[in-house]
Amino acid sequence: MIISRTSQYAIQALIYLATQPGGRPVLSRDIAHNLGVSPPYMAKVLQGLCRGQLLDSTRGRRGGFVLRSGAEHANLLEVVLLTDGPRVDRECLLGLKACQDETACPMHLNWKVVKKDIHACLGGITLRHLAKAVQSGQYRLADLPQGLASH
Amino acid sequence: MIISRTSQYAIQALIYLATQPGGRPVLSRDIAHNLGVSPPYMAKVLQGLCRGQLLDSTRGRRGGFVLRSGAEHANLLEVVLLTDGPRVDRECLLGLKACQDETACPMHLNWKVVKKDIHACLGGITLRHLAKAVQSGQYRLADLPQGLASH
DNA sequence: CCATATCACGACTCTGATGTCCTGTTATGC
DNA sequence: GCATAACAGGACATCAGAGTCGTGATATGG
Repeated sequence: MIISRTSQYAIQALIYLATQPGGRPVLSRDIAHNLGVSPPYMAKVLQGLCRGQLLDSTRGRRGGFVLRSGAEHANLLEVVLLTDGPRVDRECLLGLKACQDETACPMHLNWKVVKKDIHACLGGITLRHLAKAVQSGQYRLADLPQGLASH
Repeated sequence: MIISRTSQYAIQALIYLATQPGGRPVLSRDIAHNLGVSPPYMAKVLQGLCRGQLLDSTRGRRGGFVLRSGAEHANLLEVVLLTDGPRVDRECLLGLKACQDETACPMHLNWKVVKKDIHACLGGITLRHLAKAVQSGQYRLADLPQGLASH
């Protein structure tokens, strides 16, 4: 896994919110349900996104979560850096703690190229792009619920 | 982490063995010591590599591990597939279980390109290449032992 | 101002990967 | 053959990430 489960849920939730009409908050439990994630865990992930300034939350009746204005232009790298920290960028393929250009593992140069590709891939795509893709109907944000063929 | 710790240790051990003069077996504990890995865990990793046909082991006095003949031409993808299974290839960035071309997540096409790059990177480099690199003295196979500055 | 609906947050549990240990098997050399 | 040196392999321990729960805070609507 290149990114943590928490990051995956975070990205899914953000895309989902980006597909919703702005203005009215969406319930944590509705997001969880739509994505097939356990409600308590989704709640925790959403809290993290609020702390990271990507979401706004309102409590009480008619409360819930909305994308902050401007957050739809955040790219995936920003989201992953927020939830997983700088791991994605730094990590050495062989696990060396000190794998820099001067003190490199034998895969360093090759792996550096791949990391750049990953960086570009994540950094070049915004929540808005992904929301549009989902809205086109050609892509899925979550696995289908099981039991589809069961009746 | 794109590959497991076990895979990282496996690759390190294989490269290390590829740098050793063939013929005489190398002790599990010597490999562990040279790479800064705990001896029992390294022993377990080496056993896996024997089962996977990459190493030969001999027991008893003057026993230890040697690279099987031909194994130096194994590439990193083969090693990772052996120790981690097909995870690296398949995995969806967003964690969907069924993310194929027809039932794709919105990152599928972009991520497919990155996976191809990773595949090429791992598949294009053999243990021999890496052993040569280490033998050149320009690269490290393990972190320096701590306490270097302590006396 | 009270009941209710919702998020906030810390504490707890669970699980799989990592790491350790012990006993058994096999080879060597005297 | 017996003592010793090494791997084999399963059982056990530890830890971090994933997931759950309960209590508190806050907003709404009557």
